Amino acid sequence: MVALDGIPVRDCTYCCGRTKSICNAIEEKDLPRLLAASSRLHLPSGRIFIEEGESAQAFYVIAEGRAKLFNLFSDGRRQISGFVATGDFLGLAASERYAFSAEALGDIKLCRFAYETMDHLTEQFPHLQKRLRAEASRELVKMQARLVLLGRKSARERLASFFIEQACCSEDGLEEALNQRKNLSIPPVISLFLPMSRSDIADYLGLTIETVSRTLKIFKAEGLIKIQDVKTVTLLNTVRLKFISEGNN
Amino acid sequence: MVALDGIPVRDCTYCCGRTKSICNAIEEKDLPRLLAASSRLHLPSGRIFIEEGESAQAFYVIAEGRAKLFNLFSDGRRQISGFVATGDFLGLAASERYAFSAEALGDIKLCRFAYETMDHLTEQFPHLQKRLRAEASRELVKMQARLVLLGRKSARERLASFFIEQACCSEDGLEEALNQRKNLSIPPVISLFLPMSRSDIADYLGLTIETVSRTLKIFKAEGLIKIQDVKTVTLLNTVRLKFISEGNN
DNA sequence: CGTAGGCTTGAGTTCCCTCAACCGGAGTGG
DNA sequence: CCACTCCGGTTGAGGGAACTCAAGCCTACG
Repeated sequence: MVALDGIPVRDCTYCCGRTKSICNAIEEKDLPRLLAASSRLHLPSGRIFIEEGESAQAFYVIAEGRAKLFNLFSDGRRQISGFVATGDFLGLAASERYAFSAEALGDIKLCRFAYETMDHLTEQFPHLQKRLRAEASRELVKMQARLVLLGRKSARERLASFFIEQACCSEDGLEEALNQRKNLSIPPVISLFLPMSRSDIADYLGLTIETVSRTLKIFKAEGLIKIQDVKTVTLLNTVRLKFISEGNN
Repeated sequence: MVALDGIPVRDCTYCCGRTKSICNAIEEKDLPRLLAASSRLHLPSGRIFIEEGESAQAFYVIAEGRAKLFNLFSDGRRQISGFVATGDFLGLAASERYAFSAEALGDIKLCRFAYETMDHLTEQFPHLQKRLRAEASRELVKMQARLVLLGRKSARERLASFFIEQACCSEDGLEEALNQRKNLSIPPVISLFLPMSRSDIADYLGLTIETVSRTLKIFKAEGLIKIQDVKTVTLLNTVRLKFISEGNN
């Protein structure tokens, strides 16, 4: 696919961008063995590194950067099933074949674990298997929320949900604060960098680019957001957006 | 929740309705130990046995019968995230709390595994942990398809997808046959028993009952299905339905 | 300065939703 | 045994949210 790029194997950040990644499932002293079992990739923006239907051979951890996961129809319709960022795990949604395609959003660094070497590792480190299961469960919980969004939410609610989701990804603790209505601890405004295009957002939310554009305009007019530039949005009223996202408009 | 109903522990069918269930992850001789760690429930139709947001304490295996999984909005909107049948696994989509509610569709029998006893079991039977992960992966693949359905398919395509999905559940090998276009091996007509109401189908597909009803009428007029009675539908042209479900129409 | 690509805006359309009436089988009670 | 009600499902009329198509705008880039 792509040659290794020679990053030293000891560099843990290469598969452990965050706590949610898998390295915390094993002891510090065993890390080198885990890393030795993986290969590191450096991909340019736009590169498709997993193709739907392709025989599934490996997991990936995003070491740095972002990617989008999607499914394509023969007539061009597209559904983006998720955006992933540093530390996220990829390739659990596969039995024989990958259930989605994945494309780099900007340059990214990946850590690749072939299934078979992973199988050896999970035998040596039982915690790892458990960790993978936990990761899959997390993923399933997120999917559940996405079903509700696509099946039952209006365009307005979808966009609000999207902003809240993105904000929660970039601000640790925000999700909890919003859920508990502890408004005091919520930063009044949150600035988001959105590397994806309008078309990506639309395909993620099951809408068209025009509807996304128009809804953003409305949010702007209502003072809910400020559009710094086309890829940078500032949320001016997170609590209200959260409220809208839940259908309480 | 409900008293055990005294079924002998040796009765494997109680947690192993099918190959996809978890018993095949351990040796025959160890089964009694697995079963001893579980409790058996017998619930009446309509009983809600998992509630969204409730602290997650256990897995369930459907030993017999069917159930629906769903999420509720405060304003009454509902999204059904899945129907499960004998042998299916429940409760993986949970981190701290369940991400969905579950309700019996007709009388059902359940096998309940508390997380903590399950943790002991997975230590004794490493295969079990792997099996759980595989189950979660299967689930994720299905979810992926549901995202596409809810995000990008028309009402017509959704109903066709629904029929194909239900047919594949009740006819072993059908899915493969349809994917490979080996039409010879596909039974010409398939009769389906659908225990769920129109309202359930609508909430599963992100539609309204009226749209479901109207679309069925159209399918009938086109000779694609025959409606035996309100809960029994015969698919008259599975290949065509599969075609429609994929957007080629 | 010109072009291309992504984004926005406008006008018109459509698919599905909403609301309302109707239908028919199951259960109840006189 | 029939009348009544209830409830899930069907059918029809009308409306609206989001889509489609088309034009215009802005920024990036050669």
